[in-house]
Amino acid sequence: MKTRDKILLSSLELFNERGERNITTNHIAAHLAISPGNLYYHFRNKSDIIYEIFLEYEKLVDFYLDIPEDRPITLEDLTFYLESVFDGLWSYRFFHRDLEYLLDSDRRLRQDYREFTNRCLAAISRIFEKLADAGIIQPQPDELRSAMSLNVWLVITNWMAFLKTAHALEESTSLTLKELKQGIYQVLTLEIPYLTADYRERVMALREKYRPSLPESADASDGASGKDEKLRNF
Amino acid sequence: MKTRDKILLSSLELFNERGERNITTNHIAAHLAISPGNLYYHFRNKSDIIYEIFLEYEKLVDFYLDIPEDRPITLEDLTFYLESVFDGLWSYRFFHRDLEYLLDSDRRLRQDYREFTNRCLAAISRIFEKLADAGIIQPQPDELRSAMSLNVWLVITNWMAFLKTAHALEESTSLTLKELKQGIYQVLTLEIPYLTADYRERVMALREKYRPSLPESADASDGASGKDEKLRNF
DNA sequence: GACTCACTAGAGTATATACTCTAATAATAG
DNA sequence: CTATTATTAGAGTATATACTCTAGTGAGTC
Repeated sequence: MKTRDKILLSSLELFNERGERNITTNHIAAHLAISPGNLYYHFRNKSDIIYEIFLEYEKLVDFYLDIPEDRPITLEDLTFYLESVFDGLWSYRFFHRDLEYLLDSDRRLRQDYREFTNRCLAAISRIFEKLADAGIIQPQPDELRSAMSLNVWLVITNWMAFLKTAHALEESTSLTLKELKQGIYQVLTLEIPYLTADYRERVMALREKYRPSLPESADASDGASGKDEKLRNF
Repeated sequence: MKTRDKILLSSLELFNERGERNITTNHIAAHLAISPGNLYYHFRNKSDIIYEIFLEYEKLVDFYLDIPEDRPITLEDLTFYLESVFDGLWSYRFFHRDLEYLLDSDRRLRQDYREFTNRCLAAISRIFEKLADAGIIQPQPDELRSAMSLNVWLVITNWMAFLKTAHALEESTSLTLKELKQGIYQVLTLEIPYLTADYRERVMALREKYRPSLPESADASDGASGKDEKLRNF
């Protein structure tokens, strides 16, 4: 593997594990057992490394969120989108952690990320539209769909920070992909009221698969029986 | 004013404006025209300053989110809670920006913040309960209410980051409290499907007050007529 | 007037950080 | 084989950062 690619790979790994703020270019070089000079031969600066990693991330998510326009959407599609988005979030998890700082220090990144967000929002909105076309959720007026899509985005992008800052995670305990994917439970919670009668059961069952195992909120006290109870009000 | 308090005030101000990561203890001292030594006489280190600021923040939010248990809740109460929470978020906005790093570097803060989050989640959940008692929203099973409360929290705490990273905000343009409060629109969006017939109109009118003025998502194209249209599907 | 004590100045320091420079070595093209 | 180019090592550097240390000052107290 090319040194350049090794640098990108190691950087991503170290950033994810210890946070971009805690990883210097010297750390990266040391981790690869190459010299700082070598690293700076391949990249002008640290920002450049981060920018390239972002491009990979962007490419991945854009690939996942390519909505087929020639056929209706299925529940399997929805599952795929959700799983994929959280996979992506996991693989590049350092990125959202220091997002604001990163965007402040790199103009290109700032601009690109803005467009990226808009594409994601548009994709989410399109998914809602197609879910309605497929009779999985009720159709929503444009304005509501936009606001809903934005809420989905906010929940998705903040779920990891919530886990890391508020959840059981004592020192030493580190986040797992499985825990991260419980975010899908939260996203599906947003959709519950809009489900059609035809699909309600199936989506609720899907959601159940991602239910967090640990109690996660101060007043979630039962946790055992809920499975039949939770449909009560629909 | 005591030097100690001036340090806290200036720190908060500088952190909010330029980000904790970009502000050193020397910056703070220089801004106050005092010596670094003086600053370190009053605080052991930078973490201590941040911790004290957090304690103020915590106190403020705890004060705002004190739910009265001796009377039913009103729509005015709800408005107050929402406005207050966003006011608090605004006044201590640096905090959520570098949250993960801050918690990683200070054990006390980590622990305290976890409890703080849980109190907030419990308060949100309690508000939902009382909204149902008051006939403003339909009652929800515990499990759904918890998940909903968590989504509300995720939307609230991520809204600012969204504005800063994805919104119009070019360089130079800086965030305003007014824009921040448009997050209330997003929070109320979450509650729409649960509103009772009695209150739907009133809550929708309230929500309308916080509607963002700018188009905020890729597919929100109309923006002019929506006011009558948006109730179509309810 | 001696003493205490909260408070302050300002120089200084150890370390980290991002990055540069020079020189050397491998790889490749003609 | 030679010339060029790509790659690497490793020492070095300017600056920043968080923090320490010493030497006070000034207001009150007995």
